[in-house]
Amino acid sequence: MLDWKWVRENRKTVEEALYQRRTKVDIQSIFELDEERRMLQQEADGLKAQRNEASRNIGKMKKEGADPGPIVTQMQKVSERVKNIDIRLKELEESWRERLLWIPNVPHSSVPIGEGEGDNVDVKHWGDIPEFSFPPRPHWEIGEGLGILDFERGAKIASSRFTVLTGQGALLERALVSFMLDLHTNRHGYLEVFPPFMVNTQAMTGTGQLPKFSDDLYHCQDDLHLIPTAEVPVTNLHAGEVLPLEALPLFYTAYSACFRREAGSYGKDVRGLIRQHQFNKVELVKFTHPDTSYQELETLLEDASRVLELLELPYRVVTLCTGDLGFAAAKTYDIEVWVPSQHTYREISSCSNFEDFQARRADIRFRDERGKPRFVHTLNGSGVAVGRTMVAILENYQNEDGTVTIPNVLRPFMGGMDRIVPREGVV
RNA sequence: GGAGAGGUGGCUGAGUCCGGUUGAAAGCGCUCGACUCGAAAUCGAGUGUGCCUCGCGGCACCGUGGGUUCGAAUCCCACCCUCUCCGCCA
Repeated sequence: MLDWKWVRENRKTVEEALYQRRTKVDIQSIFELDEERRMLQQEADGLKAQRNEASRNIGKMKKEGADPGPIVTQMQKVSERVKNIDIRLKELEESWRERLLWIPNVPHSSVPIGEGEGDNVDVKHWGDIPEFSFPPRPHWEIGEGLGILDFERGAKIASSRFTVLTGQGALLERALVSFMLDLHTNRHGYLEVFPPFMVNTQAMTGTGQLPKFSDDLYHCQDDLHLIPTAEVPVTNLHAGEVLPLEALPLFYTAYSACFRREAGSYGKDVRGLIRQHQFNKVELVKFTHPDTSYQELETLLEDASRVLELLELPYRVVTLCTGDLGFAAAKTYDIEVWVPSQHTYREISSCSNFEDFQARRADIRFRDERGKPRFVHTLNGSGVAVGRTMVAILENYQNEDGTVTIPNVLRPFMGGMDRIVPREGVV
């Protein structure tokens, strides 16, 4: 959510930002609602002031034994009026606020202007793209050959885009989660959190998934929704709080399963693990002072990148352009890992600075140097997507005989084994 | 699921029966000042948030939402949450 007072004074900037994002929002109607809202509030406040004064007098008169009858009758009318205005005011305020929730964040000045994915800007390449002496196979073939990925049964017991991991596949998944969490807690200074995998509507609104992206979520009963990322529960950890200045910056890391309906991506990535309704992810979340959030974005990116460097997986980093930027983000770096079978890089992490956009929605503040509450800046990034890391490992570490070498750093998490070989007696 | 207790400012905690100048006592904490070589103690002043307004100032907020009333932290209704006990359960 944007600071409405700021929007009022910087309407041009906001409209320009919306244009660059290729987003349409009816700003005019929000301004009209705001105009009426303020007018009515002034009227109501005036009447209430009058009523408060009269009520004080009535109290006094009663104490002195005078008859307040006439004033009471008069105030009955005023109260009636106030009641009606308040009802209208509440409606106005609600629809005004509701519409405000549909305005995306304003991109940071360093964000490149562009239409979409094609205009994202490369900022870094790391690692050498592996060369194979044989045609590299896609991960689903490798995984099925090894008996560690079972797509058919995933579809049978749930639906398409669900996969069962078995044996060393399940172990590798678990090893990746442990490896990532250990790295971020022990070496990068994040506090580990194990959050609920369902949250309420308020939390979903706080980070920006609702109201706009309702179709992308799985909704459960009792006002609960399955989280699409641990960003949601972890960022909302401090919703409605005022943090002491010394507490900042706060770094959290969390493993969670993530659930996404993938509505509107029907033809995309239908095979394999790339696009699943349920996947695992280790998330990084930061709460920072507004003055340092862009420095923190850089280190967040480094912390996420380190996962791939230690796994020795080639990657590149791109800055998302205005047309590709997510709704709540002011600036985003995507980390993309090399996928040999597709001969391209695929997103494995997204690191964003939301500035105070989420903090306003979720009401997360800190007490500044002068003791005044101000909104924090929130950031988050995948550190990293586990399912896609599995894809990258299976493909980049594949051998001609169909086995997969286990990256060095993962071996301690896998009982010292160095290779995934076909399981005996696969059923 | 059943029974009971409770939700007040940064914290502790009064006020709620018998509605009135109580945004809210008192204490603690915090800030500034005085005293002091300095500190402690002591004394003095200050110390919630949001909205509207150029400003003066006004309005709102005592778990949430309604209601009664000229007026509600205080009365009525519904809901939420926390704690204790019982039942059930991984």
